[in-house]
Amino acid sequence: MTPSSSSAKRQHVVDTAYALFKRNGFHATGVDRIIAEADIAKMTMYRHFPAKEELIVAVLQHRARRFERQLDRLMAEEATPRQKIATILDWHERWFRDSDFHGCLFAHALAEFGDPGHPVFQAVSRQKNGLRLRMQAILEGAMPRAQAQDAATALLMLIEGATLMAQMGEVDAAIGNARKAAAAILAGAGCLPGASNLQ
Amino acid sequence: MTPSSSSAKRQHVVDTAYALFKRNGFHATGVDRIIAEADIAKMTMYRHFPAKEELIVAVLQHRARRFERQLDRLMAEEATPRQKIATILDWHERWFRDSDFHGCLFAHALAEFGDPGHPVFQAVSRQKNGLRLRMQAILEGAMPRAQAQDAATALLMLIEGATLMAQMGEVDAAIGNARKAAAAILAGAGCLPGASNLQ
DNA sequence: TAGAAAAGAGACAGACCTGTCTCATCACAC
DNA sequence: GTGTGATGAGACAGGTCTGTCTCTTTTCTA
Repeated sequence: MTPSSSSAKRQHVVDTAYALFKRNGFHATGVDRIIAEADIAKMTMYRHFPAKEELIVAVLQHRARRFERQLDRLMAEEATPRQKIATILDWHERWFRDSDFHGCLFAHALAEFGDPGHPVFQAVSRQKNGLRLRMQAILEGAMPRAQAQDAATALLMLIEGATLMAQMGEVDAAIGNARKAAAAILAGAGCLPGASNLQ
Repeated sequence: MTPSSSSAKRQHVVDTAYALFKRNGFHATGVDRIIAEADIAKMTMYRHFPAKEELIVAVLQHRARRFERQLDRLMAEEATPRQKIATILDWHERWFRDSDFHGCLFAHALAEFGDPGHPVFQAVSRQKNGLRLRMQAILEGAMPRAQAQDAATALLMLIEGATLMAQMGEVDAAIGNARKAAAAILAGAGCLPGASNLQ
């Protein structure tokens, strides 16, 4: 029988795999390495995840949910669209400055699983779309729908690019200019007074 | 003896490896697959590239040089900073719409070789910095140095994010909003009249 | 406390990985 | 034509990969 999908062991495997994947990549991280680091038997892993690919998807889903929960909590404390977008950028700055920051695991997954039909690709797609739609919903509180959609797309691209630059060691330039550019984009959208406070 | 580094065979290996790396990733592409696809002997490859890692670096360098040459040629035909930036965005749109587009090989390399000391990481860093410095030099023809630097960083992040979105299937939204956001960023820098023509 | 579910331990299979080696063959320059 | 460097073909080593299997032990619950 498949163990319960909320088992503590299962979560331990996911956490261990996450740490290894983000540091060394997906293909470069072998199952043997994961079970050694997690200090579990190989069969325990394979009973929870019949294939490595399913473990990868589970890791991505877990990180996506965690991210969503964190933003949900932070967003609840902010009143205006401007503050909410600023808070999202703040979250990213804290992430970039984390000593264990290694870039975006979702972007990395896209690099290694480039087939649009692959479950990993789709998990990445869902996460990125989730953030885009979250920002779009926020911005709809300050501008028409069409403009909110465009601005959210631009902000997402900016954030993804900033994450890449941060991984290349340019954290200060990345986050600083992301804030500045976000302000310019929102000012360009024309409907968000006070947007320059993002900087 | 090591064969001449400008051999036709060597270039054939680089081209074949490029096609495989971009479709399947670096770790997932085995040496056996490369030599089979290139239809050469394994020793031929290993005489030109003593290790797979050196082949990867050679592929990245070749693509970076090719990119630089293309932009050099295109830039020579444009007069104003605004036109030059627009041409860089046009180049990216054509790339995104290529039927064999699979995202940015350099970003993918960063995903698989995340150690900043690794030669692959450094090759990626050089390429991204090259594009950023190119845009900075262009913008210095229209604004003060400090602003050009910031705007170039913002444009680079935007382009990287757009490349990611394009890989996720959203080519139209990516390039359209990248142009719009680039115009807003340049307008925000305040020194590039007519920047809205980017759209 | 008895029974069921979960986990541990480790051998094993079969494929694939990078990289080495040998020896035959080819092409081209002098 | 002869010699030299480049290439071809393929066996080979030694390691790693994912995934399977069996048997034992633990853990939890009813």
